Amino acid sequence: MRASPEDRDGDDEREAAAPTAGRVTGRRGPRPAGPATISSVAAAAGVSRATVSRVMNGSPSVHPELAARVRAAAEALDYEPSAAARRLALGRTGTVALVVPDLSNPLFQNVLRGLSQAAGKAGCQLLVVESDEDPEEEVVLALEARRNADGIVLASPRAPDARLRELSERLAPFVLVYREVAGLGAPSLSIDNRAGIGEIVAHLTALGHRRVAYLAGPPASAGNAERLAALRADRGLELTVLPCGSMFDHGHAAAGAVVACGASAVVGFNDMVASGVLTGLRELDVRVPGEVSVVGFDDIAFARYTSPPLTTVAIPANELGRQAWERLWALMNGESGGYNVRYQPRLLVRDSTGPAPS
Amino acid sequence: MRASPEDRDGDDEREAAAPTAGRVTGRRGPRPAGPATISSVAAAAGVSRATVSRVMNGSPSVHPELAARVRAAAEALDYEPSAAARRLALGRTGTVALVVPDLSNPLFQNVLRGLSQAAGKAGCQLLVVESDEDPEEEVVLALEARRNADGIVLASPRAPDARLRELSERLAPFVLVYREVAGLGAPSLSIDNRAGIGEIVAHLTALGHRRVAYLAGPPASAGNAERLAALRADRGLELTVLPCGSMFDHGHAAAGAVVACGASAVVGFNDMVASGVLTGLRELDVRVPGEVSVVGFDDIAFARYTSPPLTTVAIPANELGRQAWERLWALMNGESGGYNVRYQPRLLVRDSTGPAPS
DNA sequence: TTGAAAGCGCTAACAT
DNA sequence: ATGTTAGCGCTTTCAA
Repeated sequence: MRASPEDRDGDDEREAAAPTAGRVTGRRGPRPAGPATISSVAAAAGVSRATVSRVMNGSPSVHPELAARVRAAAEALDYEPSAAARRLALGRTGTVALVVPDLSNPLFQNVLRGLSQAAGKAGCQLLVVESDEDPEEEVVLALEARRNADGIVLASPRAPDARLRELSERLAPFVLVYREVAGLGAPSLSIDNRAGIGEIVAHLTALGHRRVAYLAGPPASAGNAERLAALRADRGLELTVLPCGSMFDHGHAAAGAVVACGASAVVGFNDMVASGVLTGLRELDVRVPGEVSVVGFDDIAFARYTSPPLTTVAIPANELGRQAWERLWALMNGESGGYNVRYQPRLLVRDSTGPAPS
Repeated sequence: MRASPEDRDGDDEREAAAPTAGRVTGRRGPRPAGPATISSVAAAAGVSRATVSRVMNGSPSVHPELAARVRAAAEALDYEPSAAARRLALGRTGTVALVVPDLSNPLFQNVLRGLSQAAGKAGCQLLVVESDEDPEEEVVLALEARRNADGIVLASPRAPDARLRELSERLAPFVLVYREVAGLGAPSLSIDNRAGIGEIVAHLTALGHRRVAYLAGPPASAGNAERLAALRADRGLELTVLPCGSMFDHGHAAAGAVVACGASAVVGFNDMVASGVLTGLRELDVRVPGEVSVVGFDDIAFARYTSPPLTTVAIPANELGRQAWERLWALMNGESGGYNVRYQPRLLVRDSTGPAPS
């Protein structure tokens, strides 16, 4: 205990005499052991604990004079209400939790940001949990987080539909982000990956591309599965699927395979692999978009600054975070979580795509 | 309803009649209102609450048979110990908090990641707070966060030294990251910005650069102040300070000013502004590093993928997060937080710097 | 308007 | 090895 740095309690007394166990902070006289509690404040102010509680919570029905006395006592004792005790008495935590598979992914960083800001604005704290991509660990962590929060948002959960359904009662209230699960009572905010791929394909075919390579994301990613499926569904394409990943380096390493497969266009699972392949291609002296076009997915902040600037589809990650808060808030107040929504990605044509070479 | 996995006692009654308000999960008969508590489990198992507590906490001193009975009862009732009650009884939260000024900054994202992983490994949860750069709000949020956590790490706090010192007692145990405060009892993990700038300057002057521009970061940033001061301290340089910011766009917008000031090299407050200026320069048809060299700071993941790849100084943001956990952990166990450490940035020479044009 | 008292659900001596 | 008994610190009827 008492790992605290202070210690050299700068008591006005220069002598710094008494090596008191407890620091002296009160107006006058030493403070009893331990931090002030509602009882000590009540005693000091000569009122009941109920009154202190009322004052601390701004109840209007307390005599101004008394209130002042209580506040003075609280101040003098450096009183801070125990959050733990309030949680227990109130039955709520004033906290929401967010579970993400990977904190290094800009997508999740952005929903984190959106959620954090929205929740913060409402005076709610945020518990962040990284599940490291492991489905079963994810579930355990989510449950654990849920116990310390009033609600939870699950971003791109890796757990199977069935598992999520059987846990829904213990997780509730919660909202799903980047994922839909049929027959689940929780609202879901997701991306229409099919539509996003559709935009990309339309753009590419309009430019005359036929042979395209897909830099596949992590197998466990539902988003990857959808994007891949959408691509496969298009019979007009001659598709080559290249195992890749989700990071810059993965894309970078895949450049060779891309040229080897002879595709005239490559679409990355996300902007990071797309940027990586961009760099890899340049190192191989392959001109983009002269010889091969590349397109990403997500529109991370960096996509505008690659060279050439990356054509990609934008998804409102931040907005998803904000919305997740709205839904969760509604749910926590016993209201409906609203309809599921599927955001439609928007194609951003920049300079990494061009006509297919003849 | 009825999300629970077990249920193996699948109530033989197929009728599943009663549309009961509460779900029926127990051995036989409906469950009382509300979630199971330690008392209900104790009653169901025919033991005392103390025994249930012991079983739930894996105390070895309980008869295996009894333990099994308790576990069965807990299972049957879907019992989950109340985290709030434990916090109160135990006097600890099992949580640490992290306060950062800006979640969109890769630097902070990386300490978040490092801290999250280290804390997670120790079974500790993480409360994340974004202070939005406002010093006074930051302090309030930090205090508030601290109440719900056993310790706190402050990343690059904007609050003045004095404020931090007067609050140190209420914040403790805590550790400082990206900032040092004299006479504060808390351990601090920081970056030697002076040394980082030193590396950059040495590199640049070796290449023959004399007139250099600095793309200044946010005025409130202590890191910016240090980097700027270090640059100014070098009398061999003809320095132009350009107000800029911390984001891509800021750097991008500053490209014009850079060429206007006639510098042969520009150092960005961080990698984002450096990347931005890189793009801006290209749009202005200024060759990098042919006509002007550019160097960044931080070595974010993207720095390797700009065009040309960015020369920058690397700082171990992730490691800072991990170390912060170690220190905090020590502090929380009454041990010493150890010596302050100042990480020495490492210069990474890539392709955005070259000889000064004659 | 204020106080008394009964919890909130769990843990930890202490006793058996 | 198990049960009894006190809390942990706050909120909230219910009376006065």
